[in-house]
Amino acid sequence: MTRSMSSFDKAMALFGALVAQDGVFESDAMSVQLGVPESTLYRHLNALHSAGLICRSRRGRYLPNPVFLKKLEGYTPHAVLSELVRPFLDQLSVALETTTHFGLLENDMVTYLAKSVFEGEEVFTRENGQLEAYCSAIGKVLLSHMTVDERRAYISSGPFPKLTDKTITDPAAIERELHRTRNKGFGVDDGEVHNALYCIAVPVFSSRGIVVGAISSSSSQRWASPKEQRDRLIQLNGVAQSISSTLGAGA
Amino acid sequence: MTRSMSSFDKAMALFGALVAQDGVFESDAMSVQLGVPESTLYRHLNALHSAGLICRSRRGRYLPNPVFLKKLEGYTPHAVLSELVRPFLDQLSVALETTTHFGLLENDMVTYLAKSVFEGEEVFTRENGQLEAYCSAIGKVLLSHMTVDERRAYISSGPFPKLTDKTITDPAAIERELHRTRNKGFGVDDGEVHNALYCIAVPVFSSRGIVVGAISSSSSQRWASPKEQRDRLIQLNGVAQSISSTLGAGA
DNA sequence: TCTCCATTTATCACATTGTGATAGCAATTG
DNA sequence: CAATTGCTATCACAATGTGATAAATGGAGA
Repeated sequence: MTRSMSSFDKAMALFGALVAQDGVFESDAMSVQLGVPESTLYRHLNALHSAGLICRSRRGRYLPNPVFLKKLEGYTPHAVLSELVRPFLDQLSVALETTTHFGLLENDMVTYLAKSVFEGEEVFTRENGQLEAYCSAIGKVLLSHMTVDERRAYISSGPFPKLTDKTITDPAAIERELHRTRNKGFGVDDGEVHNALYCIAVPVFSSRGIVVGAISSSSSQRWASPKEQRDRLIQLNGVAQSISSTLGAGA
Repeated sequence: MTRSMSSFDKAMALFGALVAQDGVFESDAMSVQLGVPESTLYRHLNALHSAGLICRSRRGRYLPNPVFLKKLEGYTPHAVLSELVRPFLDQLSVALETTTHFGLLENDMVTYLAKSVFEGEEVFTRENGQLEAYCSAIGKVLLSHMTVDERRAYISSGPFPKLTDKTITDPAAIERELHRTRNKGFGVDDGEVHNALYCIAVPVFSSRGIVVGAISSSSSQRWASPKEQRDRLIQLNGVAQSISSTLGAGA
């Protein structure tokens, strides 16, 4: 099923590597990094140039073409992501009979990009609103996928307000909770943000395993049984998978 | 000399058309617009998808991949343009023995993205600073390449302050001056912004004829002879051409 | 539910490109 | 000036893109 790689994909891989390295192109290093012979790399470089994706600045330095960048000015990752994710959330909220969210981490807070309400159920979140990360289900998932350093920085950035009786506020306890979240593969908010709000969340990965965000199922009442929770998780993960695949391979 | 078009170029042309139309893809219309058969378009569409450039939202709607957009977040057209243009300005300021600028239009003002000073010559402009467009050489060039509607809107957006004795402030006179500028192909500021500032400017086009910005030669004294001015224009146009070609074909 | 229409995938023989090893040129650095 | 690295040119061969055609899918409306 693995469709053969078009020349396109390889050249775009080079483009990705270039922008990630601030435009610096070292032929031999890149050659091993991408597994492509140098002569081919230069051909790709020229293809990217003549396609208007990159410009040559100094010798050995290639920058994204400003004319190309201008074309994309109207598109923000936020706006596009929320549009892409919305139909999946709608489908999920019908299937689970709960309100669903998609959110991502921004400045240590969770930003909710999209929300799909289940039949007039009242959930106080707002699209494009933010919530604390350490106590929300989506936040826990996203924090649990940070690098060690990032997480350490977050943990030591407290204090962590006690939003409800159940909120975990002790830094060490939060760290343990994040470890648990990472190991389980999903995050739980058991009334830790609000007395009448119970959520579970799972991560959404890009095809290369980078965490793009997380989706959650929120309800004003606790889930009835472990079995019900398990069922929700399966459906959540299925939709997360679907979102991953609409994001495509080159990410 | 026209190198044969790689599959890359055609697919990127499709990408450009897509983002320009807010993601809407109509196979038959696009087919005639781009001169590519439908079956090939769909193949390109899939190539763009698997390369991580686009995602499918609804049926017939394709959006830039948010993961891809995020990779480009660190690059602004301004920053890239000024880096690309700088070496050309330096070369030009040595050749012409004047200070040189690169600027573009933004909210009806000229923004100076890059400046190359000639041997300590004092010119009061600042990089990333702005100046009025109607009286500066770069501004006149850029205004003269606006569409009819844009220019009309600009002309009626006055008043236009009289910065020096020579500043043209009458809307009708400005319009005539812009016409002249467009016809000559270069703009002149004969002490109209500042008593001791004389500039000429020419446009920088992208390969598809879109005006990306303009470059100018500024001096604190008027040019000596028509011949000298003609010489400067030739060099300015040569450099403008060079910038165009580093911007590449796909723009 | 069924029909209709535009979108989208699948398949084919054929033409065009991409590939990568090698050699050589060009430009920067010391 | 030599030496290093960036970059281009060329080749025979393999792989991919091409476009006409046909068929399948999905969504909107009767």
